Amino acid sequence: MASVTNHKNVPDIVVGRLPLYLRALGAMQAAGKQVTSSQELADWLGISSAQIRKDLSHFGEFGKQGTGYSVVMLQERLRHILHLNREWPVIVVGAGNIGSAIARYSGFERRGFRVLGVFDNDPGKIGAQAGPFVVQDAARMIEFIRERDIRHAMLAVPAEHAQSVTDTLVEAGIIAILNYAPINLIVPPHVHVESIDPVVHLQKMTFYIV
Amino acid sequence: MASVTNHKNVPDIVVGRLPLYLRALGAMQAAGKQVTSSQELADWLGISSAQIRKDLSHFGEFGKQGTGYSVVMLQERLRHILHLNREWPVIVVGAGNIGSAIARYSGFERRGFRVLGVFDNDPGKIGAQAGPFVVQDAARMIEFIRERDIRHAMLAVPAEHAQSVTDTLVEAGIIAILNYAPINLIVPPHVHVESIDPVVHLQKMTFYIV
DNA sequence: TAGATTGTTAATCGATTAACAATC
DNA sequence: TAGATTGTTAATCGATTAACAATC
Repeated sequence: MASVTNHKNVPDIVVGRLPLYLRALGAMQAAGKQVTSSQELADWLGISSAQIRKDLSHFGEFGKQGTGYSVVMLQERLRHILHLNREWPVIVVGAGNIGSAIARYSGFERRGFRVLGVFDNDPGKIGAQAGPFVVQDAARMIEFIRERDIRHAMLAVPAEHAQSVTDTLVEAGIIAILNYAPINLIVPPHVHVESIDPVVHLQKMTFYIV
Repeated sequence: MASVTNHKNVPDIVVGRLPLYLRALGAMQAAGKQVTSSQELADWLGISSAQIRKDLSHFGEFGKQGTGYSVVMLQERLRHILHLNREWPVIVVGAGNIGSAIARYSGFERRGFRVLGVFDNDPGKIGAQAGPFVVQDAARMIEFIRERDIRHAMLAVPAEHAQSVTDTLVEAGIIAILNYAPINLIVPPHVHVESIDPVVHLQKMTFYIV
């Protein structure tokens, strides 16, 4: 039996599915379900039950033969595996359309993250309101990150500034960047980047449209 | 030599990389590059050159031995493969934080899409401005979609309404949905769904953070 | 020509699935 | 107990990579 803390050899593609399992379990809990099975989860997510059992087996044994998984318990275990058994502070960089929308979005807290501040370098935006936040001067960003030991940033600046802002974030100690700019960021090996580009998704789907 | 129109057997994972190639080529063109190679593209994207050549080989021969690829020409070919050699109309459903931000975003046109309208069913939002659009009553959505033969929708409604709105969109003829709601949509087999959930990305990265 | 780079093949690598003993 | 479902193994499937002849 693998220890829950034995994370060395878990394929990245497996890690990427764990948040989806967690999300599905949350929906099941909201629907009043107490117990589920790999088959039910699989139907919910549109994947195979074998894949779910195999994925979970990287981290331990969480189910009961003949019964399945406790919805609450499996969530707890997944949160622990993903280090979500605490709240992580995040900053938003860029107070344009997307940055402001993120700042106003209230769905982070419930899932492990808390936005602590919003930054921009545009004097026309500094001091303005972005949801519950007053937009701060990006010049104070490094200090802010270091003082609070922040590791996560959501980057929503124009593409032409994204790389230089990234360099600043990395210098300040950020090691997880959710990138909304439509470019490939270059970062040191210890820094993680995930990118969101809606147009890439639209273009992919358009391939299949006559 | 495979025909450019022979798309039957292309793995989905390959299709998903084509928009990234297109995006990188656009950046190269903006940087004044006329010619590139699989190696240069690979460095740019952080993948292997063999993978790029293999991916492209599904659609034809676009390069020249000893020289590489014309940046402009390869973009043209990729746009054609992805059916982006025309402009696709899109609607935005939901005029909350995210929907409004999408409506104000000006980056779609340049990459093959044009937002034609924004819809909501909240009387408090109908008639309001969302970027250059006046928010329309969702009750008129089906008619709007059918009249204009729209195939793409960006869905930014609260999670609890996402499935029923999806059913309506599909009924109206939408076959490509970019889903911003944090749930798994159930759609008929002919409908494509791509989902964007920032929290899922943050959670995945958090696995790797001590 | 000599050097560079493609397109393609075959080998490797890794992920998914099917099947089933274990067991609740 | 009988039925259901797990965790795991081995087989299958598919994707990536290395290597190189072709050729610009």
